Amino acid sequence: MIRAGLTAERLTLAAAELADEVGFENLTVSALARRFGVKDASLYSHIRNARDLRVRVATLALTELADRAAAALAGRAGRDALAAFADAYRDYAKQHPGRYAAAQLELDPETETAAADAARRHAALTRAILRGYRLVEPDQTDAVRMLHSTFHGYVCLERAGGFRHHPRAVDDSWARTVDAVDTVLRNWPAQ
Amino acid sequence: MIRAGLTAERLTLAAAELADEVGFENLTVSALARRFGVKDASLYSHIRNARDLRVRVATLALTELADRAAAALAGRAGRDALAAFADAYRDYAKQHPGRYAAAQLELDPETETAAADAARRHAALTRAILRGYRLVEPDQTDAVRMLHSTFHGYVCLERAGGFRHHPRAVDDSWARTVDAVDTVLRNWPAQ
DNA sequence: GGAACCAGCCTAATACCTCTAGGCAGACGA
DNA sequence: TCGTCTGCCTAGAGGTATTAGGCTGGTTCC
Repeated sequence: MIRAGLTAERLTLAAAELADEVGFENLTVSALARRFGVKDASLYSHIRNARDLRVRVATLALTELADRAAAALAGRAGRDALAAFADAYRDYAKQHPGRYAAAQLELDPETETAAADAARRHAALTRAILRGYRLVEPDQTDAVRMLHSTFHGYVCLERAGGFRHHPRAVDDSWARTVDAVDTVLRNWPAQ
Repeated sequence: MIRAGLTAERLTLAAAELADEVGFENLTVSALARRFGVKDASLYSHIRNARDLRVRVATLALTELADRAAAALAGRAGRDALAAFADAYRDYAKQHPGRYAAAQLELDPETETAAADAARRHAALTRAILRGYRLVEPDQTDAVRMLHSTFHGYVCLERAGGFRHHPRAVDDSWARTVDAVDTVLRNWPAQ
């Protein structure tokens, strides 16, 4: 019998690709086993269960997202950094819709520490952008939350088709949205 | 045999309640049938399939959301209207997490017209808020998209636990986020 | 009052997915 | 060369989605 050479890592990567193709909600253990030409039960030596598989994909996505954000921010500051970060974020979501959806999985920081670490790293990068805007706590945290909300909300609504009812180009609205975030960070309202 | 008195409307309402209790992703035809004490197959006289059930819940949610938004906006303008709208939005998401998740379902405007109508109504209300800020096209559309993205993103991340890593009160950040949106609408960046 | 109809629920059956228990065979260290 | 361990298997239980077809009690209409 020729072995498929399964490992948790290979399974996770294949699951991420599968999720990008068919949607994260259609990522199943069965479909993944089919892709490797093995029986469903074989996967359970490498992953604990279906939830575990999804968490692994989420962790991968959060890590990749943080990597891209880090690369985008390298050598940039202020408005430039913000725009590069924003585009990296949105591009990733467009290229990897399944992984991006995975990143929105509700995670338990207690047990799913690897995912929590990646999320923390991403948050730290967001905070780095704000250095150029000279915001101090608690404004900085509020701004991080607003910035992340706006970017996430945009790609989320775009993906769900929320912007299809109007002819205005989605890319143009995105550019203006990033502009708007820059504007508000430079004029952050006083308490 | 005592009949359960099923109708599509009763099923939809019960499904919405069920989704609020157990989460939209755990809304199943089986669980709904169990709640009415009937067999799964019995529901298929009233709903087409599981997808149809979910779309019905999404339509209900979008309608309720538009109703709440309309009530919040009545007699208000400018910053006041924005804050009332924002709070109505977030409160609905907190009270009805399952329905709110349903509202994010990817809908096909061609076939799922009732849901599309509700979404359009909600968008029109958002646009009404912007009248106080005197934005003209295409800025208005860009602003609608940004505003909706920010609010949706915030409740989405809050629900997924994205703000749990930091002690800053989530309600306070929310208030500042609404402030920030008001600020940017008043200082909308020129092209 | 009875016939015919229909709405509302049922049983039965298929198919897919998740997950556990236990088995076998090839690779690999002693 | 002999365990042993890893990696995959078979078997099977249990949940969900969905279709086909059947029974029954209430309604309608002569």
